[in-house]
Amino acid sequence: MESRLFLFNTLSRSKEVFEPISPPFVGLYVCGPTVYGDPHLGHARPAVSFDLVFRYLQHLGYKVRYVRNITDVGHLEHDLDEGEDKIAKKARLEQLEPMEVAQYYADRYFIFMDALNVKRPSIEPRASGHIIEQIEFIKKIIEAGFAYEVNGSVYFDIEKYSRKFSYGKLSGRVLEDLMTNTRELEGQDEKRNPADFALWKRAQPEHIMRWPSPWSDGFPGWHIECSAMGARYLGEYFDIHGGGMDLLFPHHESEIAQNQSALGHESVKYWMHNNMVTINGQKMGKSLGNFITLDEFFTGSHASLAQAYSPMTIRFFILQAHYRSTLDFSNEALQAAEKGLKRLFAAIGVLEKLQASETGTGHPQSNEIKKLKDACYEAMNDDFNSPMVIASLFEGVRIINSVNDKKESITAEDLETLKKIFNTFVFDILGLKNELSGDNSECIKGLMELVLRIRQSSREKKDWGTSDQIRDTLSELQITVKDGKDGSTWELGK
RNA sequence: GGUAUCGUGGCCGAGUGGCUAGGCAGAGGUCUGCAAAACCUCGUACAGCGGUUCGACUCCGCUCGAUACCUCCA
Repeated sequence: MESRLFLFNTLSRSKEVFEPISPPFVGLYVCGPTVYGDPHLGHARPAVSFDLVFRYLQHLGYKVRYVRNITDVGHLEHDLDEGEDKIAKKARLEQLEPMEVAQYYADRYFIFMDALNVKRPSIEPRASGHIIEQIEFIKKIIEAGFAYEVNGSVYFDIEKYSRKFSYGKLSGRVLEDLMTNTRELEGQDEKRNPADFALWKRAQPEHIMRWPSPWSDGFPGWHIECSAMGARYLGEYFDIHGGGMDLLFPHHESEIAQNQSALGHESVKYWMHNNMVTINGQKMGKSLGNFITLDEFFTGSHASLAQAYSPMTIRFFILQAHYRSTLDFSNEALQAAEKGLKRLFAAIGVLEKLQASETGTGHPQSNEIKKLKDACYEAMNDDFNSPMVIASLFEGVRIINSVNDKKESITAEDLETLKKIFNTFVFDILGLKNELSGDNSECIKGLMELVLRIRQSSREKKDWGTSDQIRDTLSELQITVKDGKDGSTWELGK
């Protein structure tokens, strides 16, 4: 590909040409889940969005090391709740070891991400496994003079940092506003400034997740894990850091400050943020309690779901919107995605059997097919515009069906191009797969051939009763029969 | 209050200073024993008000509205 990849850098709020720091290698870090609950649709969005990035970069020939962390410590429930973190709280409620909770939900996360055909990242480090790295990182920040210790806890000194650097450059925040607008919370008296954030928190006696450190037995602050693990696995300077838009502030802003302080420079070249999934126009999130888990989507077991939606429907639904737009959930929208996806795969089934005709008879779509390929690449190169890719693919669907209906013809060369486009973009890049083709054994194929031959002979005798009975019975078995000009075909699914 | 994003036809959702997004739903037609599928045609959508321009849905300003972040959240 001679055309260049552009991506939207949150830092500059503009599309920039993607130029890796040391090609062909690319370092990609994405904030993963905090494993204290079942994954919901909101978790699927960044996973799928950055899976698309991962897949496309690989397609372009880059050697990508993709790191996505698992947060299993350190998220404070509130600053004022005496340092009980999310994992620990859940553990006490369920009478489980904190690590048992983390393990359970991490496993659940992997299961659902696998179902969504999200590729496993190269490395999935856990915060709890990198306490030493985090302590070392904090030490460097203290040595640089941008953190202070109070009663065994360590805080980042924003006021001091701001004298030399800009805290707020990523999120467009102004320090004075932060100072005045930060809510007054109890239990913050240790901080010199309300905007300061914790790097290390001393654990209260009842707190069960704790590790020794030079300052106290305690646990790391929320933002430090990404700084430490990013540097550990991708180096002090790497290409892309991604995550949800809700992490922009304070999480990523603080991460920049930590790295600048400890390393003397920033670590990330391109910041990418996916937008939120909304439900009734509102963000779907843990705190609002309006989330629908992926398990509920796959089984249809949620009051606001009209039916179950398959993993690929969810994936397709996500990919039909650009990653930087909000995506509004509704049954109508999901059903539309389901039908569209089915149409796409039906066409792919047809494409495999499509015959090329002799050249020379005028193939009006020949030029169109080349344009289609270019359009797909242009869309991906323009900040991973998957909806545009999908729109182009549906142009291809139209061509495939028209050729199948003998309304258009296609040369062998164009047919190859078309197959290549679909294989590359549908399967490799968009990461979709046909959920209905799993049961396509030789045995079934043979049986279906037999059944359809019997039905054909009854049709020839105009024995519509028998012919319709066969079709209806097959339909009950989730097999659809389509009568075409050159005989009948069948496919799984209604 | 501050910061940012956005407001597109029945629904979802792209995009652009003048030329078709696409999907789903709907209407009509072709095909067909019926059905399904497929194909063709169609609806003159860009929050409102000004401004720039030969021309704006697209640029600028204002108004209204929505959302996100400012506290844990993907």
